Amino acid sequence: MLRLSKLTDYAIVVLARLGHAQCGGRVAAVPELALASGLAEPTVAKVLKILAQSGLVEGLRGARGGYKLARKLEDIPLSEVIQAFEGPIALTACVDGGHGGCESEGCCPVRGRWDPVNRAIRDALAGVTVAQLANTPPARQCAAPALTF
Amino acid sequence: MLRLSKLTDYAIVVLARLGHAQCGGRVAAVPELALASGLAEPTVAKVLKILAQSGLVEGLRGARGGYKLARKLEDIPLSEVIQAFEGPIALTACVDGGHGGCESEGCCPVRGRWDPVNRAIRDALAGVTVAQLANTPPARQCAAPALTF
DNA sequence: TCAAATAGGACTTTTGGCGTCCGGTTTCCA
DNA sequence: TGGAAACCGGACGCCAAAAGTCCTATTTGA
Repeated sequence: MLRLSKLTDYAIVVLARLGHAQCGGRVAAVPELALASGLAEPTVAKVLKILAQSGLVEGLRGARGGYKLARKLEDIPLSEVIQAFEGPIALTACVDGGHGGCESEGCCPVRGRWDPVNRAIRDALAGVTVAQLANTPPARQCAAPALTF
Repeated sequence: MLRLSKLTDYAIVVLARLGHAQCGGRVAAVPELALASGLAEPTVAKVLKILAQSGLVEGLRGARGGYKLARKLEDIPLSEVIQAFEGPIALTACVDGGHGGCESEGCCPVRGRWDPVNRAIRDALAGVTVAQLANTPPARQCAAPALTF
C-alpha cells in the first residue's frame, strides 16, 4: 500500500483546518482544532509539534496562544509535509547516500539505481500543494466562513 | 521514508539474480538464489512464492525444478512488483474507492483529492523496469557470464 | 522408490507506529 | 503579582503488522 503514517495523514487534515480557522488572522489552539477535525487532542498536539519543528506552522505560547500557518496552504508542497513526518522521501533505505546500513552492500545488484525512481516520486509530491488537497479555495472560504463551517 | 517492505526490496534483488541465472534457459532453485543474493533460504522461498502467485515468475516443481522468469526483466515494470507485495499503489487507504474504513469520512476535508497524487506515483513506478534497477544489460551479461559472476 | 524441489499455510518473534501522559516554560489577564 | 491557558519536549506502554521460520503435502526426475 506504500502507506503514509497516520500522523502524516492527520497533518494534512489539521493544516487544512488551520487554513480555515486562520482567515481573520486568528490563531487556533489545539482543543479547537481537535474538535474541528474530529481527532483526539493529544494527537493533534503531537502533529502540530512536529509541524512547528519543521517550520510549517508557528506556535505562539502563553494564554491566547495557539498555532498559525507559517505560509499559505497553496505555498506548502505535499513533499514538505511528508518529509516532516517520514524523513527523506525515498523508497529504500539502502540508497539515499547511506552506507553501512545494508549487510549485503558489496554484492547488491540494485545498489545506487533507485535514485531516478526516488526523484520521480519526490517531484510528483512536490507538485501538489496542501491547498489542492484540502478543498478550500481561499477566496470563497474567507468570504463566507459561516457557510463552510 | 515512505518505505517499501523488506520483502519488496528482496524481490527486486531476487529477480535480478534470476535474470542472471537464466541466460541459458536454466531454472534456478531456491538454495542457489539464496546463496547468490546473500539472503536466507526461507526468505527467498517466501519471496519467490509471492512472485509466482502474481505471475512474475514461474515455479517448476519436482527434482531439477526451480524458478524462471515469466517475462524478461525489461518487461517487468517496478509497479507490478510493488503491487504484488504491497497491494494497490496508493498513499492513503481512505481513498482508492474504499468506504467505511475512515471514522471521520463525512467531515474529512481531504476526501477524494489524493487520486492525482496516487496516479502520478503509479505512473512513475510503471515507467521503471526491473532491468533498469538491476545492473544487468542483457547482452553483455549473457556473452560473458564468467565475468559478471 | 527415493531424493529434490515447489506449494501452501501456520506459527513465533520482533519491530515500529500510535496514542497518551507528564513536567517545564511562556504569556496573558484579572 | 498570581493564576490560568497554552505550547514545548520528552518518555512510556500497547498493539498491530511485518519478518522470519518451520512443517506438511505434492510433484517430478533419476
